[in-house]
Amino acid sequence: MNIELKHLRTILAIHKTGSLQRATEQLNMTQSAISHQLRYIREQIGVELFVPETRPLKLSPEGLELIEAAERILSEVDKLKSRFVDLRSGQTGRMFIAIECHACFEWLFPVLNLFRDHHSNVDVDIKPGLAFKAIEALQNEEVDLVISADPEELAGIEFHELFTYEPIFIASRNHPLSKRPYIDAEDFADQNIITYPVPKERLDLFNLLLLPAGIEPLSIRQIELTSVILLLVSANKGVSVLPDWVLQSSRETDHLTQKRLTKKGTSRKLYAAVRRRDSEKLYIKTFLSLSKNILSRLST
Amino acid sequence: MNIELKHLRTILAIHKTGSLQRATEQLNMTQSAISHQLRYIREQIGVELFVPETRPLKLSPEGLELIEAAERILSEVDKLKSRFVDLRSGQTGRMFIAIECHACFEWLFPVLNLFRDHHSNVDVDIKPGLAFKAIEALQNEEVDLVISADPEELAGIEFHELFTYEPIFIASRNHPLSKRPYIDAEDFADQNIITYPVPKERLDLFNLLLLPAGIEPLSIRQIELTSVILLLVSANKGVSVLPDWVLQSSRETDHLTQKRLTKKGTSRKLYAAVRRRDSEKLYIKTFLSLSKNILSRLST
DNA sequence: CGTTAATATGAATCTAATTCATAATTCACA
DNA sequence: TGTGAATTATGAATTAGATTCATATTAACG
Repeated sequence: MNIELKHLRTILAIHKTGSLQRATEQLNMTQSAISHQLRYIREQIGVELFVPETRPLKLSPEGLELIEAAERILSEVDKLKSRFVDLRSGQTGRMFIAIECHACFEWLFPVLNLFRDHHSNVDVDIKPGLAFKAIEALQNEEVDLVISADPEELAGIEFHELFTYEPIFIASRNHPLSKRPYIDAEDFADQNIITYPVPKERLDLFNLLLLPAGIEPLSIRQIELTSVILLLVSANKGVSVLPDWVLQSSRETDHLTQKRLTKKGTSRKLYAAVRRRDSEKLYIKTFLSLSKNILSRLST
Repeated sequence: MNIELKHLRTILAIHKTGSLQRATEQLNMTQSAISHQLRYIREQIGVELFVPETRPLKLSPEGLELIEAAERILSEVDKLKSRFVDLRSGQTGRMFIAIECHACFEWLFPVLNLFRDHHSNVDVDIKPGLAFKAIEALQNEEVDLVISADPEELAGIEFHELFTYEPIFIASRNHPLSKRPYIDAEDFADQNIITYPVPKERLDLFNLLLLPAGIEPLSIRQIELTSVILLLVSANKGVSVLPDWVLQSSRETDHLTQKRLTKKGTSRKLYAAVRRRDSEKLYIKTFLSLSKNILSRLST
């Protein structure tokens, strides 16, 4: 027995209009086509749907059952369709985020709070534990957006620049280096450094200064939470380098000195990577635009 | 956007088997056909369903949603199909009954009680108020079976003989006519008759005797309930004619005499009329067979 | 890398749905 | 009842669309 949605729609139209003739308008088919189809349906289900030789066409009890089921089924299909219309237009969808940069939580949470006001229908989540394989997860569709500082050329992936920031050296007020106008690579050789628990290559300090200069610090201590890092640095347990926005938005910087790295200062850019296919989605655009402006919001 | 059940089945098969290749077995199509269809579906819904370039094929979040909806929809369609298989084979269905003959309740209820043991899935009802237009209602599919004593030649309608019965005269034991060996038409001329509230033409007494003989009784009193008729006749308020089976099965016949109509006696047949299309249905056959045997059951 | 397995694609073929033209029914109203 | 208008059914022709075949392209895995 072969039934298609087309057939259910035909039966429904015949029933609603009361005749094959009038159903032609709804279905955009000739009366003949409808008649042929009706005969086919009858053959398939083997049960008389309409009381023969009545006009307007009257449903048999079996036909009535079919109509009721057809309405249920078709409305479910319509729901499915409009769901896809929404998905396509970016009214709704999924935005799972992976972050390569640890400190990014500091500005990401405020962004997502604003985001929720615009797109309450979008399923937002932050996927931890993908820091290193984040871009791969993006290609796999395990996540939909990656915050990264290292853009690459990848098929199907786009990197959107969010903002520029400056990695800033911090130390306790009474730390010897607090007298300097700026900090150079060599200054770290005898320092205890406090950083996020990620590989060196992913830390601005090493990327920009220490690795190029071939300098190893005295020790490295890895701490998960930004506020704990600030606390330890204040307590003179070591020094650190954090993005400027962290220091701007934090209220725990009273006992710290902040210094530029190198005389000219340094800078880095943050990017959001998305699949090209998704980049036109409304909620993705909203996210990008909110992120680009978040720093000015945070500092005020 | 055009989606058909076929497409949902295809998506489901691809997902379950994990590849187009293996889906060929389930779907009985070539890999090429499936690929073409998949592309068509993608065009229609405008959303990527599978993560491209992964093997085994992995669903995108949107694809997962589609699968879930598809499973719901297809299972509903399958339910509908098996419903029709049942209907076709007569496992289930509707049996609405119209009765032209008033006394028939007496044997119909026992029949329906037995019937229910065989076909608990069949929706049984007795439609009142159709006594005169019963056959018309059968053609309209307002009812599915008519109990009638007057078979006609009608397109699409079959009359099945159920049993033969004898209309019997009853009167009080001390009624003058109780001395007679049998009763003739002329005997009714000075009698008060108690009958069911239906037109004369539908009463056996008038049909068989009085109308042909052109005899009018003294008076006619119409009573709905068989047991009340018996009571009134016992109380000598009048005489009546009832089918023999009523008198056999009733426990209220002690104060009555029963006499044949005419010397040779009379007889009538009862029929069940059904639409020809329905006559092969299992439950209709069951009903007919139970009805044919009900009289012997009642008398024992 | 090369080999194997899977998917995509274009053209050809075949199936099935639709239309066109027309016949057969039914309905309404005289 | 009969007659004309409207509706439905049917057969043949046409058309659209689905499937296959043959083959190119692309991933997967040693």
